[in-house]
Amino acid sequence: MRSFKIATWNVNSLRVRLPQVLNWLADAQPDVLALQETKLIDADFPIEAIQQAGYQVIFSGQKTYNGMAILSRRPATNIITGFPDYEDPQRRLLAAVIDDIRIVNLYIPNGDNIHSEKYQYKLAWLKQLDVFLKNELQGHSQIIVLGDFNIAPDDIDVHDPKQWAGKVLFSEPERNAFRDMLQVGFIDTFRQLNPAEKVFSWWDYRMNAFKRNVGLRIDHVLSSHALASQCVKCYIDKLPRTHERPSDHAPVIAEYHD
DNA sequence: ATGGTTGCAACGCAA
Repeated sequence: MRSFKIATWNVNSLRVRLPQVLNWLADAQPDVLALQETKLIDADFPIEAIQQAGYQVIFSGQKTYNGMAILSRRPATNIITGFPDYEDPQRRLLAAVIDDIRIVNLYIPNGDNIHSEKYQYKLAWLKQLDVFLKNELQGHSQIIVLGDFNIAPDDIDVHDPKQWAGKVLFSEPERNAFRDMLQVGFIDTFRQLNPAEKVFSWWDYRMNAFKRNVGLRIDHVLSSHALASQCVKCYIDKLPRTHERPSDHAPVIAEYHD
């Protein structure tokens, strides 16, 4: 591997956002782009438009909700579309090997609110993820885990940590689960390279949240230790969030070099 | 304490 540029973007409907994704690919020229919330069944996936842009693509979709894709310059092998030992009707995981790097694309459940069934589902999902990632580390040394984690890890990742204390996306059990991921062998690439930067990857559509920069950093790129030392740059591209009809999330980009 | 915005798809559900 000489240099490698990878990004994650929750597009909140690939049907609506396809033109923006194609424009962004042309500008940013990543080697890999992991998408979440495509909201497309596989039969409706825009394979040709993506191939014409010079990318191969794998995807795992469902009707109306969720849905994952990985776009890449080079072919994807060893594809997994769900946890091996956990039946989940929701399409939230897509993993593959690209250029000898294990890429794990995640759309961790939102959780709604901490008193809800969906929050319990989120915590159960995070437990499965822990098992899965430990197992992945047995088989691969070079791993990138990226996507919409729906977890803000620390105070600095939240516009107003006092207001968000105990709330979903920032509750202790969720943040503990994130810390556990780091514990088992991953680095929060953005935070490693930008230790004091208070920037966000998601802003609610409501209440002019983006204009007021009322947001959270919930989209992440984690690197296994073998790769983390090769990551030279990690940043959030806010520009697409300023466009007409934007996704509520911004892309997060990481660049690796020998 | 509630509401606000978007996408899907058909009006409430999920985020």
